[in-house]
Amino acid sequence: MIKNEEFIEKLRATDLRPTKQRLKICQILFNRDKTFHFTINDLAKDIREKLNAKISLATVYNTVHAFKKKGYLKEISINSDKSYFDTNTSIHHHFYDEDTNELIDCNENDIGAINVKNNFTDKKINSIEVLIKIASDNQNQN
Amino acid sequence: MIKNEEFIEKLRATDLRPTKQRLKICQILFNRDKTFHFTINDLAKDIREKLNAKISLATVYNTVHAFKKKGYLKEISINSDKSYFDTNTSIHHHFYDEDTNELIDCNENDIGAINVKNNFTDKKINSIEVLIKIASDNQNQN
DNA sequence: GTGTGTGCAAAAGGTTTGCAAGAAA
DNA sequence: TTTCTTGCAAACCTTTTGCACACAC
Repeated sequence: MIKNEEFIEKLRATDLRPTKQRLKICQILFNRDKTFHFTINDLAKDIREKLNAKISLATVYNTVHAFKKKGYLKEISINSDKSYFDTNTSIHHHFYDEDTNELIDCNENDIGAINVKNNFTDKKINSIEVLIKIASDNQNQN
Repeated sequence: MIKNEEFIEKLRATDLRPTKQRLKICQILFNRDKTFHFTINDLAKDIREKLNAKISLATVYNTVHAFKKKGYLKEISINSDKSYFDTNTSIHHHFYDEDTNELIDCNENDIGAINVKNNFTDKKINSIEVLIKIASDNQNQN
């Protein structure tokens, strides 16, 4: 159980005011053993159901984007349906199970190093994302 | 200049009726030297402006999805804003310029081979997509 | 007090759907 | 004539915006 005081410090350290709503979001996102993946809707639902708290969807959007900007979260591109976020901000890649819509972290045993040559003289590489789509063997892959 | 007859054959070969609308879409998508990337809106606009033809947005959506299912197109996941499609259906990866929203093909000199171990006994790998986000050196990478 | 953050509802943007009319086989 | 395709509008879903109110400092 992480105390609110720790989250308050964390937020203050990055110039985010520790409001009630942001602390609730921290409790859901960071007060757990393993990192995980979520959508905005998942998160809003968790806050309402697990914490029995009211929160506006707009606030969830605002906060998630603020957290992403501060480096607490990473956004993952899977398809254009909706945005997925990841509380694991280290460099890693993903499997996406098209049967179950489940997103699974790759570890270093699953995928070798990615070597990219940056041939753009005036640009830097911001991120390298690898998404490996998997599905049942006996299903057509439309 | 590719003749409509060729497209008619192509469509018939995959059980798609060669309708006027589908042939127009083929002209825009495949009657060119280089492969390219587009959004549904780009495509609808091109049909209207370059071919002076009317076409319903729903038809463009239908057709693009049908073409994707038949393997004429690949869909690329960049963000949740909108879907991008690629007329290059071979295995290749992409740079995405966050300054200009431009999508650029990687070639084999830009990125080494990707080695993935499939540890899922009952799943097969449908695709491996690598997206490398780049931006100006002097810009913050929110 | 000042500046931020929140909540609500409305709007926006991309995509899908239902159904009647039209075209291909 | 049967089946597939189109077009339109409405519906849908996620995300953004505007603005008044509330909260943090």
